[in-house]
Amino acid sequence: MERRGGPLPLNGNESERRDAARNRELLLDAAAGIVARRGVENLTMDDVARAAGVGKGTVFRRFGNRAGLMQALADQTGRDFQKAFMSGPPPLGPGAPAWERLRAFGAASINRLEVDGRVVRAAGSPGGADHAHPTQRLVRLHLIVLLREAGVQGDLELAAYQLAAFLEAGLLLHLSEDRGMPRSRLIEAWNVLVEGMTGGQDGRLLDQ
Amino acid sequence: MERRGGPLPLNGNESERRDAARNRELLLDAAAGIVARRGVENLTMDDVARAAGVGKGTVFRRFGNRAGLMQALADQTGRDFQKAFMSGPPPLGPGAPAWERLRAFGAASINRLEVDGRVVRAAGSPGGADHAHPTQRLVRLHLIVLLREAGVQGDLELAAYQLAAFLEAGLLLHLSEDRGMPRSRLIEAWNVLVEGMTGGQDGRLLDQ
DNA sequence: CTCATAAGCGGACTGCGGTCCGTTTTATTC
DNA sequence: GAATAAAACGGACCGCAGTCCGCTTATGAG
Repeated sequence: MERRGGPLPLNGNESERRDAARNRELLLDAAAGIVARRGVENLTMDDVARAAGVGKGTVFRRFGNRAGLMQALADQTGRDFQKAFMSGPPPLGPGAPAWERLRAFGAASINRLEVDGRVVRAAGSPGGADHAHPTQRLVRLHLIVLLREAGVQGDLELAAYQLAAFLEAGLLLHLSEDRGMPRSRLIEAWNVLVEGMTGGQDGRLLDQ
Repeated sequence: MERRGGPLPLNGNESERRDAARNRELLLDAAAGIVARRGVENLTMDDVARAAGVGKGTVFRRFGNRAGLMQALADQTGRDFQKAFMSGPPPLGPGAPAWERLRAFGAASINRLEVDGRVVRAAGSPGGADHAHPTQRLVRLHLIVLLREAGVQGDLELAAYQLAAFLEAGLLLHLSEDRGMPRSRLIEAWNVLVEGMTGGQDGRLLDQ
């Protein structure tokens, strides 16, 4: 995992050479196309390179590894979701009471995985989700804020990890596909979990 | 993932040819040695085959894939743990109240991962833990029984999944190693989670 | 416009997981 | 103790992720 000189993070506003930008776009498009056409599990890095008309080294220079490419792919579609819970309309976005936003967040996450859960799962490092990735961090930070706002006391950071653990793509996919559980059941279980954490009936008892 | 004729499960009491048994032992020993000497991440299947003095095909016939070998390795040390919570002395084993056994189970799981967490993590299929594996199923079944005994109502199966999700090797290792959280903190967070699920103060309020 | 330099590029190459199939060993039956 | 069928064996082989390094191209200065 020694990085040498190349990019990868591209956090926001760094400049990028014209050809590099073009190639990233080409690669992302090519990858998205292959995923749509043949599924995540049948995507090879050589395929992506060939479909984009670039060399294999370029793919790895841009995305580091297969998981990195998947992350980039997942983050593209996930950007909308992030916006929705950061600044969109309630109950997912700000404006609704915290307990309700928590419920909405779970439901939205579960529904989202129906669409691109397989990509998100593939974005994990070998041996599970990549808990250190910025996206995951953002999710947990969001949960922490909501928990605090809901009046929850104690180790909010680990509480957020516990909540996020249930929303992990691999687990949700297993429950949904292998075990055949309907989304409604998963959402209900999420709500119960949140209620338990926020202290009884939705935490609203704390307001009395 | 098409199995052809070979073994793999060896669930309990099926007979096994002499040479097969001998080779399995050789392979497991060789693998354990390599793990001890060079770490899980530096174990290759060729190494194991060579160290055991058998062909590579034999390794795969026995264990299916790398994750399967890791599972077998993890299950060896995990057997003791299973016995401990199934039939050992309280509070981990039967004899103590359910809420106390739940606490003990979390603490024991967290402490166990200190020792062979990396092997357990490597035992997961690509893209996270192998939720379908018998060992995982046993853990969840155990949790369901304890939750029911603690008087918890509702979707116990998913509640067990939620609890187990926090004990997943990849997550615990991340918290412990990358984030530097002490085990005591993880255990405390587990206890809080359990208390929330069992309905307030350890669920003991339900007995009133 | 030209040049210098850094960034980017590409494809041959390596190592590992996993498969295939002809050969060998074990267990069973007579 | 053959003969036979089933199971196991082993290592050549394949495909893919990831690396390496000599070549190309964009960019900014003079």
